Amino acid sequence: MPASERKKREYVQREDLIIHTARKLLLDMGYLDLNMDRIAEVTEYSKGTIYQHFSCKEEILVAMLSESAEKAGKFLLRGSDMKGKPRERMAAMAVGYDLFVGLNPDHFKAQLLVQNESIMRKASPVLQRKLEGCNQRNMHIVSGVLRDAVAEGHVKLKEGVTAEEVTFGLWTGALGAYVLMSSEVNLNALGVTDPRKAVWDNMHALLDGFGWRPLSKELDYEQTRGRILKEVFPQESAQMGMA
Amino acid sequence: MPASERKKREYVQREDLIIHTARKLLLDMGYLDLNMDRIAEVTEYSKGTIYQHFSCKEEILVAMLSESAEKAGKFLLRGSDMKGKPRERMAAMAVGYDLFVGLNPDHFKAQLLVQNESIMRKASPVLQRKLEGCNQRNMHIVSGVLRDAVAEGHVKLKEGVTAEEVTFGLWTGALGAYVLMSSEVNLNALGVTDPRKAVWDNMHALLDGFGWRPLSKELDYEQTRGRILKEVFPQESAQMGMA
DNA sequence: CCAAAAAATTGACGATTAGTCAATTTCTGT
DNA sequence: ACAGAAATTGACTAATCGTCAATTTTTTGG
Repeated sequence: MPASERKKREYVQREDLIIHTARKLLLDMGYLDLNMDRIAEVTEYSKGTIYQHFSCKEEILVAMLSESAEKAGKFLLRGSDMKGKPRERMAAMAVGYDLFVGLNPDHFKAQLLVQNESIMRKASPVLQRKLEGCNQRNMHIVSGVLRDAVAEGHVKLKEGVTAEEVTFGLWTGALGAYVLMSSEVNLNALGVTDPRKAVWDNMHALLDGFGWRPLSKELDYEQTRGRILKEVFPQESAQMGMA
Repeated sequence: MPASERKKREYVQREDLIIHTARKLLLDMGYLDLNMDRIAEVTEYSKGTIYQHFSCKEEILVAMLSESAEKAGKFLLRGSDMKGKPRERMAAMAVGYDLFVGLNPDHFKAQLLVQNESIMRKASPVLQRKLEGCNQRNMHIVSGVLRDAVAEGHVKLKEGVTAEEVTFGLWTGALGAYVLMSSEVNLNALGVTDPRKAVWDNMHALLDGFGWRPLSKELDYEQTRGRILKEVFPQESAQMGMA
């Protein structure tokens, strides 16, 4: 790595360029056609220089995913900072995540691949741990809101159930759903015409099931959703045409 | 394809051999080290013969996944055939699926990859459609039980919510969870010590949230689970050491 | 400002592996 | 037994990963 400050800045900048190029290529052509020669060509650096930054193709994927996981974290954080009851804040995080996914269609394409151990294993331990850190932080943001709800007496978890396990449920529901949406599975043929709405509905059913007040029959979460879009994510929801 | 009956049988048998070899290699060495030369070597056929059956590496993956999706369907079916209330039958399907995943650890490794459009796209339309058919059938088995519950008045879905959307929720929860479990994500570090139990708990919370009777506070589903293991999947649960 | 050393950059190269196809072997019907 | 069809083979081409010796650029010290 370069020593001088200016060099270091340029180095970081180039790293960004590589990641963003790879992201674009992944989205345009898919994993199998994403290759180092092309990345070198598009970034206008040589292959050797690319390898100065990343030890292999898969490492770029992990870096890419880390970056977008961090971005997702910002959306979650903004959701969790909303003024309101914990369950409304949870809803805001769901809306935020949904917006994040819509605005970063490459995220789940990368996630799907990086989830594969044989691909993940090729990345350096440093980047592996960085990504794990992101996931951990993001999960913590979500479980924090749940813990607030417990502390304020809005929900009482059964004996032996932890906030992390419930958060895991929220995470897996979202993960599975967005994975399916970003893949080639024909949800329409399966009778799921509006998967994003289904995710929203199912999340509320899950939270209702845990007895997290106010239950969806006690509060109109559709209205809350409108408020979240307007107050927390005005710019993003406009960008997604959800005004 | 061969004309005579015996030849045809042998052809199918060899196709199985190829799939099973690929399955084993995928599990042992991961996707990146799964290669056609190795498959040819292990099956003791030449590469050309392998390509007689499958147009590319990815096609083998899709065939592999189709096969195990069919197998999963059998577990679901057995669960849905259990004597009892629809919600117990749903629980039986969840237990069955969990057993299936435990007994077929390669399934989600393949699923993860095949979910990726760039990999899926390389397979032939025939196999693509076959897999889609499996998914459709499996989803239909699950939503069928839900429809039974609706018909018998055990649950009333809200206006605008279909059985398919709820099934989608069950599916995505399970998919996301097993994907994470079969990947390198360190769930323990995230505070999830028993993800399989979490999946079970979260499913019940979801069904409770939809108001599907009997609710988990009205019936001891732990006991139901014991009965399912004993009555529906005695052999498999013993094999998994869940007696 | 210059020269020597250090650092960064390059792309040709070796190695691996996907997929093809002409040559060979095996099978089938008469 | 034999001709022709079908199946099988593995050497070959092409693509692409990752390396590294040669080259260019930058920095340093006088």
